Amino acid sequence: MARPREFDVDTVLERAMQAFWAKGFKATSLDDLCAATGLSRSSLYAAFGGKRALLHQSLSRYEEQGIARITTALSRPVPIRQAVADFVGNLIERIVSGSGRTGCFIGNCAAELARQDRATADRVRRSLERIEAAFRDALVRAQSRGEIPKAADVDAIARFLVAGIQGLRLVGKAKPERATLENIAAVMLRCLEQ
Amino acid sequence: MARPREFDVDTVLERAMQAFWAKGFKATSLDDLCAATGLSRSSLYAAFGGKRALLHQSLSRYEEQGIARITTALSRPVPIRQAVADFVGNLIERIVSGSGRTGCFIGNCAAELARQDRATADRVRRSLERIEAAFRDALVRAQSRGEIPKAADVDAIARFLVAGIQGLRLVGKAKPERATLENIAAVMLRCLEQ
DNA sequence: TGAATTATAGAACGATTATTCCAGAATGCA
DNA sequence: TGCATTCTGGAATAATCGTTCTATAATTCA
Repeated sequence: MARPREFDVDTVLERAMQAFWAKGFKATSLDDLCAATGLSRSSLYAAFGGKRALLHQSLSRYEEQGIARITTALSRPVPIRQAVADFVGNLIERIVSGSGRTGCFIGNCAAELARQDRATADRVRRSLERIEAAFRDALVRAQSRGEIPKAADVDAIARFLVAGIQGLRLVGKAKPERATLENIAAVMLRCLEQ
Repeated sequence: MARPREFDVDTVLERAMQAFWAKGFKATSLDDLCAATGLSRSSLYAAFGGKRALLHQSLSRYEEQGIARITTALSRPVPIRQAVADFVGNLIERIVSGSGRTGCFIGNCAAELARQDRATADRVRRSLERIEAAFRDALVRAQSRGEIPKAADVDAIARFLVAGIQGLRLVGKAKPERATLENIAAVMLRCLEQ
């Protein structure tokens, strides 16, 4: 052990994630990352390995936050339909009132990098599968409570919710208007009604 | 009038579009575009104005092709549910058997550029609205034929279909597997069942 | 046929890119 | 206190970026 780090890895990672999320991978330069984190290039490289490695660690961080958010939302003691509706409603609120046009970091990476960067594509895939699993678990619990018919295909519904939310957030990037997004959400949530 | 062009603007635009579609805007260099089109830099600049202008013209081309495809699919003399189901089925077929992981060019541009490039974001927005209108028109016609309840909110359904298809194609980029995509489509199409 | 005009290929340009390197500062341990 | 170790800022690097420029080729019109 010698000279200790002058920064907190966690807050640096959070800021790097915000930068990548806002601008995308290629459009975020190392100067951007240095400015966002307050670190110098050498510190960033020593701590995280490089731009791509930093993206992957940012993605992991985002994934954990997202999973936590979903799990919390779906664990509330309310019917699953209301829990999902509230979750989507919150999402819309953040899209229309927040800084807007950020979309989902995972979805952004899928759109930008899936074709050329297999490692990132696999990470995205695993993230989507974890989100899908979080929805499925909640649906299974709701099914055992009798809120959803025994015959319902919860796997398919979970996958649909993942895709629907990605679609909602993508449309929200180009058209962050409440009316549009609430239309989408209203029809989407009807898939839980039968 | 003097020396005529040695290339066909339309085929060059098609190839440029394919390049942007496959790699994204920032990741497609002018060398890539020259290689894809067979033109030199000066010819590309003289004919199209620059990289961004070329992207916009590529987007317009893609939009026209997409609108034509949707309009054709939804004008077939079959019930709207079947027409939409066939359209989505075709989409899945192209995702899983095609070169894969390309996604929707419009959606890709939304994800990559909506935050930073307002002009492109507005183009994307208008494209999505045109696609939405194509679905809505078909839904209205189906409604007048009695295939959809008079009380149904066809605006909302059209918007949902746009978002749902974007979500399907985004998930297809990271996870181009038939079972997953067919699950999503099956639940998605249920919005037309009531 | 010659002058005017446009298209072409490729070099040149400055700006920006991600990464590496280097000198110096700061700490832990003996 | 001094040595070893690690971190830090910033310069250096080579590659690549989008755009512009230049010289030449190809065409139309008179």
